[in-house]
Amino acid sequence: MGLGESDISRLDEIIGRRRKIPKDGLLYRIDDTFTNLYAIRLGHFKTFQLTPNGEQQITGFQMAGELLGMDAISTDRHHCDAVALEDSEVCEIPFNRLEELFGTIPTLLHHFHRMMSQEITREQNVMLLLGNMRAEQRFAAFLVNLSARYAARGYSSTNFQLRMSREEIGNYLGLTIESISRLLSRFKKQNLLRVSNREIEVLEPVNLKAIAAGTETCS
Amino acid sequence: MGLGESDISRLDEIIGRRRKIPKDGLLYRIDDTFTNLYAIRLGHFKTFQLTPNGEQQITGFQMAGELLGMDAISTDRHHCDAVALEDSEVCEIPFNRLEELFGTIPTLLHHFHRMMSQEITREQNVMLLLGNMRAEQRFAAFLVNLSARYAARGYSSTNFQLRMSREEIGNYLGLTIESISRLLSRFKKQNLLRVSNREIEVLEPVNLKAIAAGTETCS
DNA sequence: CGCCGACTTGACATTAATCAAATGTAGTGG
DNA sequence: CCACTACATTTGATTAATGTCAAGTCGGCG
Repeated sequence: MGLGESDISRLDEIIGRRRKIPKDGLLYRIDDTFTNLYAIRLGHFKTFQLTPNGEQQITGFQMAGELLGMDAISTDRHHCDAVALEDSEVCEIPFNRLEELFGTIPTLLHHFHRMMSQEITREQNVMLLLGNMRAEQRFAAFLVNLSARYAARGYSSTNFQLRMSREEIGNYLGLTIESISRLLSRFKKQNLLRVSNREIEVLEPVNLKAIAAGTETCS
Repeated sequence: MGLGESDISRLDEIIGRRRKIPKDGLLYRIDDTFTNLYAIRLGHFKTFQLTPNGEQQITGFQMAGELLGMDAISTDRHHCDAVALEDSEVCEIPFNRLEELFGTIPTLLHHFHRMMSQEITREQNVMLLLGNMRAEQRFAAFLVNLSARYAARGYSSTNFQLRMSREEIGNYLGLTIESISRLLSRFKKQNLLRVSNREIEVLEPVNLKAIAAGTETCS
């Protein structure tokens, strides 16, 4: 990210202990006081809010390399729960020490702003998905998004494992578990995907993207 | 916001010209290069993204006192269009000069982080609304949110004018204009609201909040 | 082997969208 | 001031998409 050696080592200094979070373990919960951001080293997480009547709404799935906790800066309290989808590992980044560094490493600050801004645009894309797309398009967009993120991390864009349950996917996409299941079956029948439990193979990435874009339908 | 006099005057120095935007005027459009944040001095705006097939999805309504453009920091290009809902006025804030100030005014930096973080949580709440709520609840939540924001700015929480059309409300809430119209009629019939064109009077704020919370229904 | 939880599939119900018309409102020019 | 137009909103009838309910089936694990 364009930092010099000495900057890196100063950043390293403030990065706190690594912390292992077992599958289903809580990284933080809503209303916890905010002291750390978390960089995911390994594994996957989900973040969710609680609806007024106690159900959960998943607001994102995060993977290794992504940053957790930025929503908490505004009030010094976390605004959602973060739970590990599998055995995972994070680095704690004490936010007040990070802010001190910002004064002396402008590049670091700039990069941090980009990450927050990126989170804003990510969420805007989800709003678009939830507000505008039909079930089939939502689910295709979800798969395309996962695929692109794995590709960006050097993994296969066509073969990957879903770390979340059908229910969690449905929750995230504003659909029921039954709808997700039917969509998977439909995509499978049309030979867009090969599916085995949580193992996904994308057979027709182009068509899948077309469905996500709304250009095409998978009757 | 806890800044000293001299800090304020330094901030004032970098704040660029005021800019008037007429109703329906464009403040910025998607893919414009990013140079300024905009503080709304007067009026209201909407921001929206374009769906892959060219329709718009409104991602937010902003009012005087709020900040526009933070989504553009990540890529130096705007990720949405911003359009004035009425004759409005903004202050341009050159972002690179703002970043220079951050180095010398930590309080300002901290405040800026809070604003970005607040935008993240705002969007998470919209995701909850779109992903979890039924039409009636969405619309009640929308009204309660507007009401609270006007109250926070010293205006009446029960009497205000909608600056956006029914269609824009529907677009934002993932509903059709017909649904919004029917919901307004229903709320009117139940004496929750008095409505005259875009003029709203909230007659039963408590019940409206209960509907937004999902505790109650308005059959 | 048998249980349990996750997932799939089918039948039916409900919500909100779509289509179609009627009504209202603001603005314009006579 | 009024007629007229364009556009926004309301209302009604019908349809389509997705949710709900109810059985199943599959796969992993003790």
